[in-house]
Amino acid sequence: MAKKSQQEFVQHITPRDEDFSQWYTDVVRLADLMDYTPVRGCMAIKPYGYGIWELIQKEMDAAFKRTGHQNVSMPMLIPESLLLKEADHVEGFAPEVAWVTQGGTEPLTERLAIRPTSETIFCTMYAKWVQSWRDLPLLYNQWCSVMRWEKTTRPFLRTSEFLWQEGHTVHATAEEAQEETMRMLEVYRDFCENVLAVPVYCGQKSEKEKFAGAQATYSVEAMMQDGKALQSGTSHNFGTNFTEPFEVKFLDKDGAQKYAYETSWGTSTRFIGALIMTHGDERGLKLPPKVAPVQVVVVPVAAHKEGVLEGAKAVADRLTEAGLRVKLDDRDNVTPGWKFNEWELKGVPLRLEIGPRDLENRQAMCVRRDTFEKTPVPLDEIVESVKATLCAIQKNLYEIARAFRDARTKDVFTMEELEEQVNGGYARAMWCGERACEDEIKERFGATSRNMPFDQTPIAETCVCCSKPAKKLIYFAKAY
RNA sequence: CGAGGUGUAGCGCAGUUUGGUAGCGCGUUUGGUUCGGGACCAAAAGGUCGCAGGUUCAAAUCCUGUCACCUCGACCA
Repeated sequence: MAKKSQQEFVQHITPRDEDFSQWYTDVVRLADLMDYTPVRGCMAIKPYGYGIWELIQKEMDAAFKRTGHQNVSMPMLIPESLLLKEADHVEGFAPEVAWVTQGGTEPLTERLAIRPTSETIFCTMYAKWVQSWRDLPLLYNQWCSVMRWEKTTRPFLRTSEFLWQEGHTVHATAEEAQEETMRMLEVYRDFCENVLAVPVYCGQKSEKEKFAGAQATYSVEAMMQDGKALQSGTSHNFGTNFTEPFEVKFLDKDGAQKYAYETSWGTSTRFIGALIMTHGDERGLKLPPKVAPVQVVVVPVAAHKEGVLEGAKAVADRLTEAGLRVKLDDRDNVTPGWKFNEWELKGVPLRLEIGPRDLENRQAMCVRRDTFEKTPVPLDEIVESVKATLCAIQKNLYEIARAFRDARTKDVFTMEELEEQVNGGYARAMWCGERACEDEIKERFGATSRNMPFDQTPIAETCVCCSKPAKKLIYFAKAY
């Protein structure tokens, strides 16, 4: 009745199936993750969005520490001469570098790049820090922001400035560098699947798609709900591509001067975009419990009635003491129904409703964000029950995403099949290894090669594009 | 950067064709009644119409430029 007319004016999310891009933008804004700023292409990340990033940082940083890495901080500004030292690197990044040309009122004699990535400055420092084989390896990472002058931007997916982490390591041997490259790719895979609940395809990038200046690039590729690929993390083996021009040399055990072998690997706030587009639904965000700033929201019902607010608070306190991230929504200016919708929009995995009837029965109504399943839970068992349910949600989100991705990945053997498949998913195909075929597929279907899986069991004998003998099994998809 | 679209109160919009000094709903504030899926009544506050020029007695409205956002391409994480 009156309620209905009320609803018409409530801000609504564009249906996901109708316009996926608009849906994404709506969710990002309505869930209060970020806001636009007066600075072109640069967003303000609001507390709820930054809260997700902090959890991502915490989990990933722990994984870096476990694998022997340490954090450092490098300058944000890089002298132009350093950027010019590695030819492919300059060529790749030059179009999107922002420059500082003046200090105070004085023009600079050499302009300074605002870092688009920090290989050059790391190598410059490594040249000073590495003398002997005993100094190696150096396993450093930094959490910072970088700037790339993007022409078109989208919140979290492509912004001019973005927060990320970049690991840079140097090693005594090519083998160690390769091991490191693969180790960090595995860290990313594990993180995506077990923390973000985002299934990924791991593999090696083609020559065309590899990082500017790298010898080999590996990536983890996720699939969004519109079937497009999102490159979510990259791990590069540089060999001595940078250490030679930057003269990162060491005296080895055998008395010979050698160039160190280098790697780098990075992931960014793009992960937040991946979360939204992997798990979100028509009601908004759906966060995996491991990265949810609020894992459980406790909503008192009829909070003015005797004992309700106290009862709800007691439950919230117990859950907090048990180490969970809990929010007691004790606002008195919105109704419970309003709160339900708002916290669903914000993707909180679990909601506990506590009203007079619940307190009478010594229970709470437990509602899952992923299934909307509503179960009464005895207050005596609430901590164990909530913990178990959060685990179940984490698992369920991964399984749903995994099933979706698998259903949208198909082996293709002809260009017709490839065209159809990249319209809403990944095409797994054989490829001759030639750049020309990648170019043709890009040109005709707008799809790019994503990566080449490590399991190279062939599915056909000839290239999907040119029919020459196939050399590689590779994924194609349209990408963000 | 190419093609298209949109900028009017915190949010969603009307008004622009045919210039006349800005309106609706939600939200906000205050008081009261409510409270198990987006409550109701009453009163109030809130806008240099994206920005900069121009035309005009008069511009949200017409002209020029510019900026931001959205969609589709090209490019990248």
